Amino acid sequence: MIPKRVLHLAQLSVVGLAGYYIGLKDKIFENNENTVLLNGKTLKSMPALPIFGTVSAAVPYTDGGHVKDRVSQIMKYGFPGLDNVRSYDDFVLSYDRRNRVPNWVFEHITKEHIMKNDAVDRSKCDFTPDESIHPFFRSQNSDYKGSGFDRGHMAAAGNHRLAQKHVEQTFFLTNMAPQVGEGFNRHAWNRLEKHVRKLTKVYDNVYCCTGPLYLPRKESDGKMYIKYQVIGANTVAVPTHFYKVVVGEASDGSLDMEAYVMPNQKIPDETPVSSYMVPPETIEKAAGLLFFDKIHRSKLNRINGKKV
DNA sequence: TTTGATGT
Repeated sequence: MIPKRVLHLAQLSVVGLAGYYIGLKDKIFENNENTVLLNGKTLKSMPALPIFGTVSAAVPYTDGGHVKDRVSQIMKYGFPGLDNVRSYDDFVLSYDRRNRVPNWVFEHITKEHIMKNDAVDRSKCDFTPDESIHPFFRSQNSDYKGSGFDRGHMAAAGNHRLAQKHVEQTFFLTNMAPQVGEGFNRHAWNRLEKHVRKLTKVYDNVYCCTGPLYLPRKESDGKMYIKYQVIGANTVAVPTHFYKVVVGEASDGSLDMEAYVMPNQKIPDETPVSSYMVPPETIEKAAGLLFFDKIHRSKLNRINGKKV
């Protein structure tokens, strides 16, 4: 099953190259709509420039530097892409305006982030539209209602238990994508999220990038197509798959990487998460993103449990 | 336990 999926991903790279030039043109003519949400405050970035400077070096925002420090910490090993970046208190994401779901969501997780905390109550949280997104591109709760799909967290609520505010921010709809509930979000995908949390028992720091994929499939005419459902008045995309690329940083600074792709469908309970491991490169090609590109290869010990 | 939707 995995080799077939890898084949599909490999065939994507040709499409990806064609898309690159279009993307470049768009970048040049991009208007000044890029904004960054920092600690609930909306900032305007410089027009026609990548958002990177706004969230790393020259942040026109002061609160003692804590927000900037946290973003640098979460994004220590590089931004996968720079489209419509939003920085929340405990995670960072890039929003896909066309599909009304994230491109990627980045988290930095430690033991402390997932500890039991009586001050944090998930049941008090509400799914909330993010008004920093232009209304044309914003998803609403009504899009999901009656669709049959869950509002699935990309940054999991259970990874952000340091403060009530942190867990509440994971309920922004910018952090959601439509997921099959029974057998996927509530089961197999949840098991993968728990597996990532357990990595904090082994590693001091865990860096986790999560997002959707839209993978091509051969249709009945024998040709390859990317086909996905859209839901609601805002036509929110239902991804065909979801990925996680995870890096564990040991106390000596050495790094291990794991990468997973799971189909957005009911998955048998007995399926081990390890059976969804894929080479990280296949996700990068399919998503059009580069994960952890600031990591020195010499520091990377294992990928998917194998020495590199 | 954590992941959610739905009905009163």
